[in-house]
Amino acid sequence: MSKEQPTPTLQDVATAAKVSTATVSRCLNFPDQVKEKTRTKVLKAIKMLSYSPNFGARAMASRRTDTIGAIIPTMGNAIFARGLQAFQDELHLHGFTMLVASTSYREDIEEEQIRALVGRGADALLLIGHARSPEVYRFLEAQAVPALVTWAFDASLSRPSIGFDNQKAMCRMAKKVIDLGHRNLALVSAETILNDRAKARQLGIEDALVAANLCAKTLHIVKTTYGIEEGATAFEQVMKAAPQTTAVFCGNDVLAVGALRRARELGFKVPQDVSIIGFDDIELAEIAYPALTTVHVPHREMGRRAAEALIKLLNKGTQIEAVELEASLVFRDTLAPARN
Amino acid sequence: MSKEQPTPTLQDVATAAKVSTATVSRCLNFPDQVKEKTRTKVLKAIKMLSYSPNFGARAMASRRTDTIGAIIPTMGNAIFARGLQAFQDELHLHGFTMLVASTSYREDIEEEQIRALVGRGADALLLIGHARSPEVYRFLEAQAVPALVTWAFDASLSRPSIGFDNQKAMCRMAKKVIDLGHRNLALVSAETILNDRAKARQLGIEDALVAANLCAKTLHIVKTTYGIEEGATAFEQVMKAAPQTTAVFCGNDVLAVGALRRARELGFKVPQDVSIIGFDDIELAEIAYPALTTVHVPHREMGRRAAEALIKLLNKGTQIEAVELEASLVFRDTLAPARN
DNA sequence: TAGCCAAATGCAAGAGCTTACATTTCTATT
DNA sequence: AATAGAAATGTAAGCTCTTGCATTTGGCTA
Repeated sequence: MSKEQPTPTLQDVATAAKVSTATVSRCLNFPDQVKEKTRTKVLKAIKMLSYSPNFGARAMASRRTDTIGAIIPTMGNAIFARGLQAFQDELHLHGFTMLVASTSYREDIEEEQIRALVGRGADALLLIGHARSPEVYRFLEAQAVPALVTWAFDASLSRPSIGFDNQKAMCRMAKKVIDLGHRNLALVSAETILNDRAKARQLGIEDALVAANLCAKTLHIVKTTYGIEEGATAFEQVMKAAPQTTAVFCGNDVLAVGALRRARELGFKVPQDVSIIGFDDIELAEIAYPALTTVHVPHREMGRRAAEALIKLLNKGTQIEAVELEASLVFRDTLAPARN
Repeated sequence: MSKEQPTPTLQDVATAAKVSTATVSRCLNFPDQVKEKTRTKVLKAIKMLSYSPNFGARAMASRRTDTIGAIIPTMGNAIFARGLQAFQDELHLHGFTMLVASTSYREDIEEEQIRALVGRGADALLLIGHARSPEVYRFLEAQAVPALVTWAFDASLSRPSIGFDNQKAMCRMAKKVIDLGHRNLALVSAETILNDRAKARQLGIEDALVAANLCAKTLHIVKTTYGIEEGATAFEQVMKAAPQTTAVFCGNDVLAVGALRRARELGFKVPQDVSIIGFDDIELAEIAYPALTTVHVPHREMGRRAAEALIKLLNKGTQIEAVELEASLVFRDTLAPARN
């Protein structure tokens, strides 16, 4: 570090503008409370000293940080990256800043990150999915930090969420698949213990089976982690363990693309021999060959709405209203009637 | 001291543990400076009160926030999302938190965001690319906020950067393409005025042309914005304006995938009729059909290294050392010898 | 047991801003 | 011209934590 020139403070500005610190502060925070002439004078002093307020001091004195924390599994996954981008755009529009942390889908890390962001002074938190220990919710309540759940919607919970019903959406898709004559279904899914969205998607398929008077247990499930290669391997496992399978659901598009590739490599014709269904509708789905049939999730919309709700809550105390968004089915080229 | 205090303070903990606030503070920040017995006592009090330090106060008193800001064009682009994820993982490992802002590739927004993050108390900043007004660099210097440039590398600048040489990488690729007999080259690029990476990539191709005794001006350039559809449209423009083109470079994989699709739609055989070359090597490149020949960029590595360097600087004052990473060429199926 | 030194702890002065309340300055009315 | 009441500005008390320096403690040595 070179010469330590002290950064100018509010006091310096006040002195330079020949007013009190209170006036400078008001000039910054409530401009219309100070007379035009004074304001001009103060602004000039600020510019001259290239003053910029000290965040810590402001946070301490005003007891808020205008910062909202977002805790997501990973930005490596396009669906979160996009939702987050929309979230941050909206926050920025209203003068808020986003603090980001990621959990790699690990519950212990999530808990740590929640504490960290609260400790950092986040005024509110954006969380993905409902599933977490009650203790965490208690902590947030104790710290009076509001948290909003997205990427999921569950009307049965008192906690408000902004998202869509994963179970219902997947159920709709599964019904279509069953209507096309498929009876031997499989699912390549992420681990469902810590991921309520994945769990809900599984339940959705099972619901559809039951609704069609089939046994939910006939759904052949393979669990794996996120990644194209992982999806490919899982597909291979499915076809080895349950060769009669004619439709493979995948928990997300990335897994589906992997499955698709391996199917081709193993000589399966998609969709003639086997149908493959994704979830999320990211770019990959459209680009894949054949183009992927999938469930379209309104990621950006979720991010934007979540930001809106949180800002309203923070600025005006408006309670968050749960919003159920619609996930739509996108039929492309990887789904066809079952071969007999 | 009053009993109706909503959130416990350091003082409360001190009282409960019958020590001074200084001891509690040290217990939190320099645990080995306090005796085992005392520490246990304090920790117990902290737990009992479920105390958590006030960020603002700490920031003000210690004059640092352990927060690093990252300003990227957009998280919607996988390459930044990934680099950022790696960056944040590394930060987290060392107790730092990441503040994110995005610019949508707009210079004015970037400047605003830089000021915002500095105002928020970011101890340091991660920036993408070198190109920005000297005023911004002056501001950062005045505020004594170190900034590290990534996604680019330029040994000729005094400012250290951690990244790769876009120009050199693209030049290497272009040489290969020229070696394969291509003489009529085109480039679909992002706007180069505010994007020094895009500019460098263009220069790289021109370098290769010159090195092969061809005229740099023969490179047919079409500028467009980010997006698959945009790439498709640009490709069409290229082939309309310069039908003799046999190799189309794209500034990134997303544009390339769009070009690829439109090529197919227009009846061009890739790579027999026309070769298409991407840049970045994101998942899309591998999944595209035919699989995309592209330049692999070590995004994660950049993010990780950048975090490392910044942390060292902040924690130990170690000056940042410029690091040039290697971008490698990935030959897949969209590049073939030129047809005659 | 006295004396010394390092380790452990305490004291209290800030760090820079907001804001309730007090004071001054205007504006408008009579 | 006097004055109530509003508008603008000033005063100063926090907000919670860190840290330089002062003081106490405790283990050793002589």
